[in-house]
Amino acid sequence: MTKRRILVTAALPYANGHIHIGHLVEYIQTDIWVRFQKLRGHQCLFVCADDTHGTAIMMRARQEGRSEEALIAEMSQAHQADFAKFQVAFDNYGSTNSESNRKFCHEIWEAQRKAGRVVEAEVTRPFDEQEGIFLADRFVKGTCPRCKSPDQYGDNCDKCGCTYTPDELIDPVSTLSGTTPTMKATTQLFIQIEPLHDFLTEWTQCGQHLQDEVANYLKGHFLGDKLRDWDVSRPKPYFGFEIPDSTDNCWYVWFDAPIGYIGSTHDWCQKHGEQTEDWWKNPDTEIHHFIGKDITYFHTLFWPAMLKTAGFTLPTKVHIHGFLTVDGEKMSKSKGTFIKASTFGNHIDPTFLRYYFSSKLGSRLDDLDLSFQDFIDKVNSDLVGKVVNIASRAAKFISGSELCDSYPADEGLFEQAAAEGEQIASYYENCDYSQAIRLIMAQADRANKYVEDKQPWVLRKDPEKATELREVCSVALNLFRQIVIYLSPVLPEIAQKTGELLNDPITSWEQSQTPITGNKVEAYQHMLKRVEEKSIEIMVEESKAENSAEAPAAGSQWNDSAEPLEAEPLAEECSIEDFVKVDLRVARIIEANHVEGADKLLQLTLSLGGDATRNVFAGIKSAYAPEDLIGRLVVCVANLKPRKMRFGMSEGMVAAAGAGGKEIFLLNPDDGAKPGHRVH
RNA sequence: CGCGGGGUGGAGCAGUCUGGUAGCUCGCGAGGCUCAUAACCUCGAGGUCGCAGGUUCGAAUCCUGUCCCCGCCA
Repeated sequence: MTKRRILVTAALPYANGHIHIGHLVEYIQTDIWVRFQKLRGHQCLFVCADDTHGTAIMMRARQEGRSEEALIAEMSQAHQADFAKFQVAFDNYGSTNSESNRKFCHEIWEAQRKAGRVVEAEVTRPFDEQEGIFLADRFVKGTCPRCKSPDQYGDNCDKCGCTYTPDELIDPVSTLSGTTPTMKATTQLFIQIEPLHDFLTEWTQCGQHLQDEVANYLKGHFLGDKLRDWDVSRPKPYFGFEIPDSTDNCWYVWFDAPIGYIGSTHDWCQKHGEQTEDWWKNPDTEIHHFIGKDITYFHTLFWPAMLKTAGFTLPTKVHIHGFLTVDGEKMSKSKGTFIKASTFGNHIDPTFLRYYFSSKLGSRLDDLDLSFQDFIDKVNSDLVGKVVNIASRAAKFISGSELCDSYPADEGLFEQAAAEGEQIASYYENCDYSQAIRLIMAQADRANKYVEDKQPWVLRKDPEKATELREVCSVALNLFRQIVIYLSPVLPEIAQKTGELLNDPITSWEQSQTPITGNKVEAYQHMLKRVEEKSIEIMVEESKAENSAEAPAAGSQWNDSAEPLEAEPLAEECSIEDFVKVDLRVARIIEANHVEGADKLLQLTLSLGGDATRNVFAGIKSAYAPEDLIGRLVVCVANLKPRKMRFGMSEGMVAAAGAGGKEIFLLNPDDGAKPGHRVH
């Protein structure tokens, strides 16, 4: 077999949210494919990165009063932790906000300019005067002009399905500030796609690069008409890369996001002494993108167009998958089926999700349904009851001893399964994982029947049959190992444990073709624990709770007024170093008194636990009575320089929100916080 | 409205291109085994393959019509 050089990407997760089980369909699908290719001995590089730019990130950072860089750094850590937990192993995980990415954005932009593909045009966009930014369609909400449904986004109505522009909305409102946007003219930069129309038709319709249904979709929806120019600039302020020859603008996030694939590859090359050109400007390198169907046109029209113009290698194949549904419905926050990867991983072994997805994934872009009952039945019976069970029932009769020195007669089982190897491999290659799993499970059934027929538990009782017992176990364990090799792209952890059990690490697909002999068998330990229905219930409940807690931060649906933020605009940006200078502590109010002669102040004695106390004068008399305060927990600034006041020394402040007067609200830590805990 | 996908025993699916009266996994019922995480093995019940026509010696499979579901429209 010739060794292929394969570059694989999964879509870049947006830094505005955590990884959830819907995302995992893609990362698990891709990771399996990559592990399969590596197992087959090909050179395969798997890169990804966080997608970090855009208005959403900018606004969230503002709301949270920190820099975009701090926000995206935190999200990148969280994303990578989630991926690691689900055994998704990237060779490099980068960021679109990197210098390598900027470099390739410049290069590709330069190429578009040179080719004469960039044009300017004036467009009128909704503008938020208060925030001072132009609004994307989804940041404008209002009443649908056709069916009058309230609270619809600026591009289309999800009630009646009609499309329109934001200025057609009745009573439009900026979701950022709550103010009414004005329409303002701006000059933006566009990349022309139409000159590549013929090329794109050929590239998409030739049957090599896309699934048939995707090719049909493009043909029917886009390629039948003139291709519109693509709007790739956004006026500042915008969190993104400044366009070098148009410095009032940044590139639209969707311009630099796919270029992140190249940036991340470059990062890897730098670390491993390789040339990026060998991966991206080399017809011998295969490039495979795995994406969801929601971003089809970016990857099948814009992206090939940009690459073509800039002289990069075009994707060999774009693999497009459908969405995840849960129990037949869209994931729902209120039903608790919008489950974050971290939440799932806290309750259920990620191996099970990898297996379940693979048992249902085909090569087409059908949606995939996670039915909890089906999930429990399938993973328990297939993985625990069938696969792992083979080792569990055979290993104990031989552990501590060795497998036979030559592989015994096994009624042709090993050979039959070995012969099926190429068929299984071809299913993996074509992303028909469900078919591969089908074949492999049939092998597991045969192996279990073999053990059943040979009755090692009976042989064990007769010392004269010791040799036969050893043979049966050698066969069973070899059949088990063969199955695990076939499953190892899906179940890397089980492969690892099997390697340890039999003292022979699984590193190559070829190992499935030859039985091992003479290896010492270690003591068998459970490789998987069955899934309990209870775990699912707890996980769903927890997801419900998480989502209802998060909802207020999401803002718009609660109709919170913009007034408080307007009344007191955000302070100047501060660094994390600045923030940690302020030592906020949980404290208990152990004494509260009126202050003789003061009309706003109360005197509080705060306990930080143990003997540590602070005497604090707080301007909260108008809202709180001293007797109501005693015993409650508050947050105080514990390292504030003491200040002498008319009534005595004040050694800190208590944190409170509100406009003043009756509207003063002390911060209250959730249950469980103890005096002395620092607030981070 | 348009485009795309789909409707097969209780559940999830394969089979449809290359027609020959239906298959897999789970669940269910009976029995067996007791090595194994109530795991494993055997047998069984259960489907007029959405509906109605048509082509054919013969259709889940091809054709026409029809009902329903889902997805997509920068």
